[in-house]
This record gives sequence, structure tokens and C-alpha cells, in this order.
Amino acid sequence: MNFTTSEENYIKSIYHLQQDTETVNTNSLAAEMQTRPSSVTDMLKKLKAKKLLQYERYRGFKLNEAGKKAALGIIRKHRLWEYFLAEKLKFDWDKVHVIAEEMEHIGSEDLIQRLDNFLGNPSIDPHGDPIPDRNGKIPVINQQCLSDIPVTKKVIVSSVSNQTAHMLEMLKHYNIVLGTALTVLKKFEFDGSLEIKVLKQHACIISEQVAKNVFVHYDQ
Amino acid sequence: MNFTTSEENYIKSIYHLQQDTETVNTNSLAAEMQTRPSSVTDMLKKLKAKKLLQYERYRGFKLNEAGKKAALGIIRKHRLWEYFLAEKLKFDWDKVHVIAEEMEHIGSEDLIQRLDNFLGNPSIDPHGDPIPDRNGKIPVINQQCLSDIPVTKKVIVSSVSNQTAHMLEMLKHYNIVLGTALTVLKKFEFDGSLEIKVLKQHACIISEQVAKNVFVHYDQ
DNA sequence: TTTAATTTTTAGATTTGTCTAAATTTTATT
DNA sequence: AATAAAATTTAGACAAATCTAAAAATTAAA
Repeated sequence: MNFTTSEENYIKSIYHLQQDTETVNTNSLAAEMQTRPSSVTDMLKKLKAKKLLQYERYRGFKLNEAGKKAALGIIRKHRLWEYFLAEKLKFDWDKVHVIAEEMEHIGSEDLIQRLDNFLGNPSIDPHGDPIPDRNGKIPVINQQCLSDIPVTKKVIVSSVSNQTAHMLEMLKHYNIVLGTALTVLKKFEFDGSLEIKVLKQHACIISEQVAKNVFVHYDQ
Repeated sequence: MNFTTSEENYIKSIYHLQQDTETVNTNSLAAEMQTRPSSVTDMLKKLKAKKLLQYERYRGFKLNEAGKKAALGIIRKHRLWEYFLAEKLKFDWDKVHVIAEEMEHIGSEDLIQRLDNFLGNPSIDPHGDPIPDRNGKIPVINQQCLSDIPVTKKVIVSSVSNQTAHMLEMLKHYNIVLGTALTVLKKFEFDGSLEIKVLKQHACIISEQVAKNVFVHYDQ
């Protein structure tokens, strides 16, 4: 099945939203896509007609199996291109997302398979997100949210869930990248912020909002 | 200035056509773009409004300096991606064109500059065509048409001007790629065909039509 | 359980790029 | 130079993706 760029963007957004909430509603998708609810309704009809969506008017919606498969194909392309941009073209990780948004719509299965091989079949993209394989299978990554880690334990940063330029800019400021080792020194009850220590740097304080979006795993 | 994919495709086609004929006409552009003359007229108005085109109705048209600069930017992207596909992803040269047609529309100047550096600033694409630099300057390549080469002189294939899948498939059949050394053994007056000898292969005959589209240079 | 607020959908318009069919202009031919 | 042929443009229509404004359905609140 072939999709327009616009259809692909909707499919991808619905996929991401339905990771959090079982069923997605019109307004939240409109917010995510930066468009009007009426435009969303229009597109929902098209996606339903293409049998990608479970949808009844006024009732919310979610991708069916075909829809999820399509979404994973797009996510795969997106993350492989992100990996290429960061690893081969040496882009900063906060720059790759916007460009990959364009590249993910290029439609050649052969291209993506060759790219995958060229990159050495990576399983994680530059933000630490898993890259689906050609069958849409996602590698499971054993990680925990930084805000759930007890004090004094040494952990390695493995992914970042909020990938806005603002968030990534902030982590860059803290000198935190994927693979950075750090320890939580103290948790402040007052606002949920954490004092952390990054190797060879002074201890510093990060807000709860930041901590909630950083994922880590224990060393080895 | 930013262009739509469709505008870029028109700009590119006009550029190629005006290499041959000083001024381009509606029907030939329609044929090149596989569309209707009336659609061409519609687009000409848009491109004229964007000040890329010298155009008066019923009078033919050609790109002005701004239009040529835009065209060279697109051609640069196209040929760099072709180089990437052939050199890094190991695509056959007859497969790269179609995919590069999609990739050439991705719009990040930074991306293309980094790609250029990553590839080692190549000056020729997989079909032997020169790659414009970031200022739109095209390297001059000293080459002659195979049909103008005298017999017994050894030459190296340096580019192919007709890049349809049919043509490239044919050259593949003859075992001719860029860099192939060959000698013209005989020219047939009857139909303009040539007998050629490729190193380590039997002599074979190629039609005038093929010879007209193969460009070569003398060894060294 | 009515009423009010919110969410979602419909109706109708707009933009971009395309088309067909008809009209216009240019070029070629007798 | 008049007429025929070819090339080009206009007029009006259509599909995709979007929008605004109004209507309808659902949910929350009094």
C-alpha cells in the first residue's frame, strides 16, 4: 500500500499517541499535528477508507494491525535516517529530527534495506529510541526513568523521550548525551528536582520535568 | 527562495531543455514532464511571478540567472544523492536516478554540504555528469562523443547522456560502465553503427543511437 | 435530568497542481 | 495574402489537503 506524505504524518502521530492512551481523540491529534480538528476528521475518513483505522464518529479511534504496520515502517525509516545523519554526517542530535521528518517519506523498500545494512543494522537511533526491523519488530530495551532511580547508583543515559529542540538544547547544556554516566546524589521533595553528578563535572540540579524524560540503564 | 516539488521539477526540466535549444517551447516541456501543455502554461505563470523565467505568451521561454541558479542547486542535490546511492549503498547505476528524483527535493543546505563532504566532494556522478559545487559552478570535463572518435584510438568511457533505464540496461548488457576502456575498430557508413572492442571481450557492434549518447576521453 | 460546556463533525470555501475542451495566436502552405 | 495546420493559452472543472463557521453529539455540571 502506498501513502501520501500527509497520510504518513497522521499515521505516525496516531501511533505515538496511542502508546499512551488506548484510544486517541480528535483534539489531541489536532494538537499533535498542529492543525484543526476538522482537518483531522477529514483525514480520519480517508484512513478508515484505506482500512488502517478503527473509527466511529464521536467515538475516538486507533490504528488497527495494518495501520500499526504502516506506522512502524515510517518510524523505521525515520530512525534509520536519523542514525545516518548523526553517525555519518556528524549532525548534532538536536538537528537530525527535522531533516529525518522529510527523508522518512522517500518510498523505496530497497533503499531502506540497503541503508540499514550500510549503517550496520543499528538497533537504537541517536535519541536512544529503538529502530524497528524490516518486519516491524522493535528491540526491547531495558531501561528506567531517571526520576525512579535511587540515590548513589551509577547509571548510563540510554534515551530521551521528549525530543523537542528545547529539551535537547538543555541536555546539551548539561553536557548529557546518550552513554553519559551519572549518579543521582539527592532528590528534593519540594519540587521533585534531582541533584546529579556527571563524571568529571560539578554536581548540578535538573528539574523533575527533565528527569521524567531521561531514561537510563545500570552499567552492564 | 523556497520551491515546491512540482516547481523544482519544472525548473530542472527547463534547464536541461535549454542546454540544447536557446529558448524552450511549451510542447517540448510538456513532453519532457509527461504532462499537458495547458499544465505547463499554468506553471510558467507561477515561475514568471517568482522571477525565475523570461517568458512572454506564445513566445517561448527560458530561465533567467535566478532560475539557472535554482536549477543548478537541484541538479547538485540530485547528483550528490546519486553518488551516495551508487558509491555507498552499492546500487546499480541504472537504479539511482529514480530514487534521487525523490531525494533531490529535501531542503536543507546544511544537509547537502555535509553530504558533499562525507562523499569526498566528488566532481562526477555515477553517470559521468559533473556535480555543480555549492556556488553552482560546474567542473568542465574534457570529453568527446564516441561517434566522433577515429578508429584504432583507445578511449575511456566518461559519461552517458541518455540516462533512461533502457539505455543503461543496454550498456550493462555490453559490459560498459564508466571507466571502461575501448577501441573503435570500424565505422559502418550504412547505418552509422560502430564495431568496438572492449578489453578482454569479443568485438561487438553498437548502433549509432547508442554511440551518440556515450562520451569518452583519451587515456590520461 | 435539564442545561451548559466541550468535543466532534459537517458544510462550504480556498489553494495547488492538474485536466479537457474550446478559443486564440503563430507558423506553414498553397 | 488567404487559408490550413500547429502551437499555445484560457476557461472552467476536479482532487487533495486544508481552513472557518455553524451544527450536532457527547460529557459534565448544576
